[in-house]
Amino acid sequence: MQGSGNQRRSLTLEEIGQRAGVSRSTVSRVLNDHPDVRAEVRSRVNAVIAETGYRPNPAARALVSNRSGLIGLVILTDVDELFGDPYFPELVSGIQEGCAEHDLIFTIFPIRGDDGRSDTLVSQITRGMVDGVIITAGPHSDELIVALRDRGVRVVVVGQPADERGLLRVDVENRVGSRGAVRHLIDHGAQPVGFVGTTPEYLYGVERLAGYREALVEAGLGPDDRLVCLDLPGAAGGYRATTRLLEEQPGAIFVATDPMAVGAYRAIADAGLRVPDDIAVVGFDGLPRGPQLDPALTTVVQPVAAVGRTAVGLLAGDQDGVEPILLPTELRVGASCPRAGIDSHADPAAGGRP
Amino acid sequence: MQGSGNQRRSLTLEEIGQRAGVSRSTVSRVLNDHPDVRAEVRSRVNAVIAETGYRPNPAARALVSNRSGLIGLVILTDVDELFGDPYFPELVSGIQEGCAEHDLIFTIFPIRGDDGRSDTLVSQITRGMVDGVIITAGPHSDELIVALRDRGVRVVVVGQPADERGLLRVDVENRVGSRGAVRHLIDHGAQPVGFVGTTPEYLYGVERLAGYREALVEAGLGPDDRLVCLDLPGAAGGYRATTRLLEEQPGAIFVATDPMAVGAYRAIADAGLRVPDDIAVVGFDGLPRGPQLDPALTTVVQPVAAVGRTAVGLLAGDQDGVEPILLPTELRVGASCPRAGIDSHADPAAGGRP
DNA sequence: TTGAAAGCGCTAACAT
DNA sequence: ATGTTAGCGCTTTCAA
Repeated sequence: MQGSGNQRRSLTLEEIGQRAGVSRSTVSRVLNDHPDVRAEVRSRVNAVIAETGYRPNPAARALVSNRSGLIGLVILTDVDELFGDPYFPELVSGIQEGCAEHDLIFTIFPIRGDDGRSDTLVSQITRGMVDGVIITAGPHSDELIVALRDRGVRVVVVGQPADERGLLRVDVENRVGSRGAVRHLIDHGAQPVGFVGTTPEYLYGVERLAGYREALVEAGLGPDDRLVCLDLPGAAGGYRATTRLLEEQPGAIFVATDPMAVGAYRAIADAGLRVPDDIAVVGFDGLPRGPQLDPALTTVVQPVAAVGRTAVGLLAGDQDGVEPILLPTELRVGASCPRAGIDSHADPAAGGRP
Repeated sequence: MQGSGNQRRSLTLEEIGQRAGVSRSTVSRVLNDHPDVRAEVRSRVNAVIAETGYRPNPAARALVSNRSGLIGLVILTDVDELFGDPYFPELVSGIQEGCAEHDLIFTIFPIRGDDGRSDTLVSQITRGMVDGVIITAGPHSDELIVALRDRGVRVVVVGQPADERGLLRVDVENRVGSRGAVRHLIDHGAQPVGFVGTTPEYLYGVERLAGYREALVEAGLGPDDRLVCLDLPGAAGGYRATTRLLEEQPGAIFVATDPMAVGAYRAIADAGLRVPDDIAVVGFDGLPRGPQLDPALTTVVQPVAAVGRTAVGLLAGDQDGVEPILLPTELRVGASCPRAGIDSHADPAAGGRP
């Protein structure tokens, strides 16, 4: 009747020590991989721990060490957005991997945007309950972020500026990525190159627009604001913005998000035009669970999972470098804007559908 | 320079007591709404708390009281499933509401199925770190559930049997709901009524099949196993199962999940048949973010958000009744199987598309 | 009604 | 290399 059966009252370090014939300090050392323990004693203690199924009390641990081993992802968007956006599963996967690497426990705090208690609660739970949090963009985040930081919680922001707030930040190279994409469109040859993107409350939208402008300037093509059409992210916004843009008769369009590219495709088709022959299109996102377009969209792939992993690394490490970490994107070439000179015009011999 | 500015070192009860001119015990009483505090003292203490922005240390609280105020949703399915299934956003919303009502903090533990550490970690964190957990179905859940229960964590299972494991359980009336649905199909008149459902590793699949059988027996129609076609949940499985079922020439089909109904619609169309004229269809789920079908699917609406809310209530209360709570479903009548006698045949005068 | 004191289970000096 | 001791910040008897 011994072993790992169901004991309701939990064991304590002291009791483990008694059974192993050592003091509670020694057991604590074994538990925390402290070097100064004789191998024989260590294995004896480990045997007792295994036999009893003992687990240290996390609350006691957190109290004395101020570390809980918990990493939180605070999601301030509402449930619909959370489950609808293909961004989150990627981020969550990455964080999971990072937590596994660093032996941390991963937990998501889904805070309702309209939940007045959110900042109170989060600041409460994070006082010693969570070692670090990753916060994704959200309208109400500012106050919360500042509150957490002031309480000494390590905070990594994702998808939003770190400002001078002294926050850690991980994100992707939005500007560089979109500059490369637009360069690709320019090399493709069709002119002029228009921009369909989001209104400026989205940081990534601003950055991607900046990259677009840089590429034009580099190519000696002065940016023309009539070629920039902004709307809400998502297919509907993409449709509207593209419809407006088409009046300027662009030869190519850089669309700041893949969902918007869905709308762009629709608008282009509705205008009686074809991708890529009449208009070349390049998107941005390249998420595994993102939209699948036909013809396959050339897009800037952003490494969202890597962002998650990196964010955890930042939280786990104790480096205090406040420099944002921006991960590089990669252009994935599809049929919507083939590589210039190689397959820029569909090969008639290749035939239609397989 | 006073007030709620950013102090790195957190205040303690003792310090609050000093500033308010009382002992730490009194402050603790105020914090916990203990009645035996003079109103004047109470408000003085509260003033100091508000002024300083003091928050009790949750770890210390958890250590001494064995309660953390955290409710966890343990999700054992992998990320793809989590974000793909319209079930989860509903459940999450409901739990959020429940936690708000009971002043609990809601956190999701996304455990990777292949993560060997899962049971170790979860049992670790839940020792005092989490007051109660809600666990959704999953292949590896058994071991974990038992481990948690043995450590005295309150566990509510959702979407899986409580067995004799002494677990709390909240779910929907799968059996009763599907019995009603099949009754509705029988009343509709088309014969025979087939069943498209999931293979029996899904509890809800088993229960919905049982309800189907009950309805047939009640109606004096012996159940015929050739009319029962099982496959994986999801549209593809629904398509396969329905295709097989169509060989038996059913006049009506009860499909155990709405996603399978998507496949059923497709199979019926591929067979050159129409819904509802040739075959009436009733589904099960009715989730807000579930598939939208045309003609609109008559389906059994399961109150998933209410399940989440109820689960939290069970965790928050200290009732130890182990009886499962099964919430009633509701039939939502659409065009795929109209109410008998009222609009069972499409009105030709109603015209085609608008 | 309030304060003093004990102790939750653990870690980390400090001894030895 | 190991044991002893002193807290971490809180709740909760027990006295007053």
